[in-house]
Amino acid sequence: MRIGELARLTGSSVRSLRYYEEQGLLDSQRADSGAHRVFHADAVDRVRLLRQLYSAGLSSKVIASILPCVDTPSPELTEESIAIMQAEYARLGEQMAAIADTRDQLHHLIDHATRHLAADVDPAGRCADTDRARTHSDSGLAVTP
Amino acid sequence: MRIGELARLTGSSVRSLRYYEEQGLLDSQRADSGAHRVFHADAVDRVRLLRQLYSAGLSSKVIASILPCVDTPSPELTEESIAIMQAEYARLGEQMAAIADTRDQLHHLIDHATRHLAADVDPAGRCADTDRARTHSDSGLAVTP
DNA sequence: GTTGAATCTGACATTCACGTCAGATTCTAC
DNA sequence: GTAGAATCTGACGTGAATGTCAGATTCAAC
Repeated sequence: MRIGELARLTGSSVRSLRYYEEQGLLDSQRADSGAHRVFHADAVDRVRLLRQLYSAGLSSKVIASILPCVDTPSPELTEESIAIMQAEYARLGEQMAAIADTRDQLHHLIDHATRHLAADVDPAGRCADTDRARTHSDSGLAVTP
Repeated sequence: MRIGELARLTGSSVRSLRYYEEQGLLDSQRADSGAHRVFHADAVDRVRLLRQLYSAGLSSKVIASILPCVDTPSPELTEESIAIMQAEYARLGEQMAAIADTRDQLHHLIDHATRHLAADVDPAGRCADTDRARTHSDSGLAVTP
């Protein structure tokens, strides 16, 4: 399969795929003429994996350090690569907690806002300031109901 | 309080604080001479909030669209800003799921690697290839035990 | 064989959240 | 007042993951 099809199947851009290859995260053969990249069908899963890792916030370098543990029969399981994985594991845990927290607070805000909007909206589309005043010092996302 | 102290209290750089202000996310007065920024004590919480939102992956623009809902008595609760918050809420949910997934898979990898390392390590610090061969087509992070 | 689509390499552009540096001003301590 | 620390503005630098464009080549269809 060629790069265009791989891009379509994975929803990524051709440029990104070349970038992944350049970073050593994705490999390809060359067509007989040597002109075009040819990818194995497995590349689809590989690219999806890469995008998942990217979306979790891992960098190319970190991904490159993890991949050998994934797909070589005799992975370079150095203490260092394990340490990297453990650090990433911990980081992801913290990141999840932060996101969960933010998400909860966002939920409160949305709740508050929609109730506000439903109850009382002026023609300008803004919320009338009919309930308790919230001072500027009342910052932070928490909205006490 | 001046910018240096705010930086110390929040663990951020002076440069970052100026950047937040530039993006309209943090406000300050000016000292009588007009030369230095002066921040209210509330700014500490504000900056912590900003850093939490950043760490959850929100961009300055998105944060800017959310903040009015947080700290003005008559927030511009347009349908649009609510839609932004809902979109971010949904995005955070997906992101958490992706991260959780990645984290689990990382956990499997670490498990596998440490067991491997404990059982059989050669002097070069690599894992000997003593168990079942894993072909290249066996990509993906899942490690079946 | 010719046209048009796809692909190639290589390079420069972009966005974001900062880092860093220069040169000027202001504050704090003695 | 004077030295040294803190702050200011303004500008350019950075790193990561792409976007984009130019000019050349190659592939697929007619």
